[in-house]
Amino acid sequence: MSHMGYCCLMAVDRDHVLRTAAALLTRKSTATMDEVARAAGISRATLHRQFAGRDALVRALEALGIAECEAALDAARPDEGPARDAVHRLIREIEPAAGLLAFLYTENQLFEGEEQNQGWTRIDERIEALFRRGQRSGEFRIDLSPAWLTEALYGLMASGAWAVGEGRVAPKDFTYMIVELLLGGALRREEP
Amino acid sequence: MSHMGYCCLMAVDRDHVLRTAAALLTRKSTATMDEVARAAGISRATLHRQFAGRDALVRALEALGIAECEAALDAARPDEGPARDAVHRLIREIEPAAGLLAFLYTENQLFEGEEQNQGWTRIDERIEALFRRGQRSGEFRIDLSPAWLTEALYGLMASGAWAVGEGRVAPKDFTYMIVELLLGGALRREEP
DNA sequence: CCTGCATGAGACATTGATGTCTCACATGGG
DNA sequence: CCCATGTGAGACATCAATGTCTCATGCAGG
Repeated sequence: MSHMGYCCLMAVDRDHVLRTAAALLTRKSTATMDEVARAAGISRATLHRQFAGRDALVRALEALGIAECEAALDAARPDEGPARDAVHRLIREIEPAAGLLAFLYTENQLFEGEEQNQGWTRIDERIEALFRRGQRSGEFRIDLSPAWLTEALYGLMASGAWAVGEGRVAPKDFTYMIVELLLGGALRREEP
Repeated sequence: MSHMGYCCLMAVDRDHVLRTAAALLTRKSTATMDEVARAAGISRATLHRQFAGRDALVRALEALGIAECEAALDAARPDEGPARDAVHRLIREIEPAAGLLAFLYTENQLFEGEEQNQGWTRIDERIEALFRRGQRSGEFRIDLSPAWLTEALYGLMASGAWAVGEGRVAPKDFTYMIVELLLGGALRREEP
């Protein structure tokens, strides 16, 4: 029967299109639907059959970004072990989605007062809880609010993704640089 | 003669329009020329007489951002005293322009391969030189490249401006949070 | 071989932003 | 008072992106 074939093929194509679109829109956030389609190797008509308009595409990208963030949070086990190790795991797990996240981070301003951001709210809460745990355990300083630390994590991820894309930093250093700066800061310390 | 009056009035209006446009575009980067005009309290026609199109407006905003960054760098005296104090002064001086910088930071991707970015190159070099000086003096760690520290500074500034705009952090904490995170990191230390 | 179906290509109308124009107003200087 | 100039309002054409449509093609399954 053709029903199963239809579903499976659409699913893999849909995911491929989303990945390609994310990669393109990360570099050029004003890319045309035609450019997105050509980058994915499909026609504009097919792109429109899968995503009814640019809005739907960005929404799907947002859903993908939320799903990847949740998956990264699950894989990072933010409640286990020292908080600093959990932050390290989180950034490592979230690295593959950094480009997509950077795009969504700058694009989210357009979705003011929408409903989907409750997904982001939940992610914010989980990350903030991680920082709060680190503060309670005495690992993290308490004069920087969890909300700001979360925001800074997003900003550093976006900067890192952008810097890697521009060739200013090596991709292999991505996680290290973000973790070290976010946790350790730029100042040189006596005791490591 | 009307020539002087023409110049002076245009100059102050132009600056006011730029400030308003910067504030608006920071919140809504896709704002229409009409919205920009109304936000500035002028008509679309007058806006068009001052800036021949959206492109010219963004270019002018970029020039303004570059000028403010240069001025902040000059005022911060990046070559004097401990590097960490110079970084603190730099962030404090650059704070009023943070919103504009955040907008340009996300918009700059559109100006790939243009000529104006040589202004940014010069600013990058000055900031990188500051971090390099801190590394040579032993104040800053050497495993984080000056390029990355500069990029991180931009990212934290953008995050801070965005967070303040969203009300997630208090405006008065802006400089402190950025300086402390960038230099000190999130980890709690024994010796301050 | 034949049929159904997804696709690609392209035409077409629509929409929104933009650039350009004209005209009336009002404000300030001669 | 009169005139010049900047301005606001609006009409209009333009242009690019978009959404929708049709049709031919290629391909897989029966």
